Amino acid sequence: MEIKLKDHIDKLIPLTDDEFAFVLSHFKFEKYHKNDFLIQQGEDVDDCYYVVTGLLKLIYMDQGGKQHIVSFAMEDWWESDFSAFFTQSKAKMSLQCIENTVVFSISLSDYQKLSTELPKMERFFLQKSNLGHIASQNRIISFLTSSANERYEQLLKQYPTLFQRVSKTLLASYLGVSRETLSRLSS
Amino acid sequence: MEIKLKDHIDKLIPLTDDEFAFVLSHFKFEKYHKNDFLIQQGEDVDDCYYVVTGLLKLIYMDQGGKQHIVSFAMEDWWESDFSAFFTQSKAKMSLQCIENTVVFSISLSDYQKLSTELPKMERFFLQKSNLGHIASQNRIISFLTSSANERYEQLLKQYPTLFQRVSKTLLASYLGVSRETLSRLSS
DNA sequence: GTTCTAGTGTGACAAACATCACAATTTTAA
DNA sequence: TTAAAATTGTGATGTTTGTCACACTAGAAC
Repeated sequence: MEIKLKDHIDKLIPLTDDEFAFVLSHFKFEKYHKNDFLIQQGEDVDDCYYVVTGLLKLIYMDQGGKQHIVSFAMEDWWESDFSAFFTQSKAKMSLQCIENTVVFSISLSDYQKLSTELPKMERFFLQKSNLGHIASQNRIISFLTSSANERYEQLLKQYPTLFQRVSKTLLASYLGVSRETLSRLSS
Repeated sequence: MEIKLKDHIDKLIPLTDDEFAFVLSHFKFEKYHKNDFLIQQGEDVDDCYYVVTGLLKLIYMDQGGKQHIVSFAMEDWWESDFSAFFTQSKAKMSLQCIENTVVFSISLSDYQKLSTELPKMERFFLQKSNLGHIASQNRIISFLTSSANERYEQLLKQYPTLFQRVSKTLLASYLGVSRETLSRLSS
């Protein structure tokens, strides 16, 4: 389990074994079951999560009670309600397991402590944040330029494995179309 | 001009005058005219920009030649084609002046040098990147949960000044609807 | 096995939105 | 100033998508 996190960090910023042991001491190892909530809308967000195995959905529930998938979090992804996490405010989104899931979690104080004590990790977090920003921007471009059908094909191309793991209803919610519309799309 | 950048950084990470002088030595001061391009789709992206005064649009052009506004960049905003900037690849977007614009620009090597030499700035860039990521995610939520009409009202509420500064055509392109539809929206 | 539930497909209809067309107005540039 | 270009509003029409309804299936719980 630990080796997955080390390999993941090493891809961007190589660490010595000692450095990684120090990094690891800031994380908690946690297991969750399908349907468990890691974050509940309206409650505090203590942690940020690295997904070792499993699958999560980041959900925003609108005034009408309709759920929207802001993001899926798969193996090797970092996820949280970052806005609430960084500002220590109440969650505007929920983070829930689609499958049994294993994570490393880190609190904001440990995140900041680690960043200060080990500049390599601050560099790592910066690069991760930049990549997350870029990914979100690409999703925005997809909304601006593509029809539901095209967004569906893009998703299928980018994450082919997702289709065996999540229901069409959830995919529709991620794509921003109704379940019925997704069901009628061509390819 | 310099004081605006200092105040901007100070809001997140207070700097001494010496530190700021060091920071400033990594930036270039540049002036552009309306319609000038800071970044051209398909070309190299040397710099990341801090907007002192003026207004820019970050544009993505699709295969059909239609332009989509990925982002407006106003006073105090940081903008670039970050994907191309960080990976030193060709721009997938263009950055163009809507008004005469004054910026501080920084190259990737100076960005990295500054981050390494002054940890406070790495912290600053990390916080900025996190905020950018959160902003993009909010825009995604807006696409998922809201109609064109609602997105229009949200934009009007969030950036009331924008409406005196940019054409309805550009606003429509930002909202992801046609010019005609925007023209017909209620409020 | 049987029941219960979640997931899925599809028809019918309504709402939202895009596209094309054209006119009126404002802004820009020579 | 004056002609050209850009901006905006609006009608007509077709496409896309949402919503409601119902039937079917597969897997989970008992």
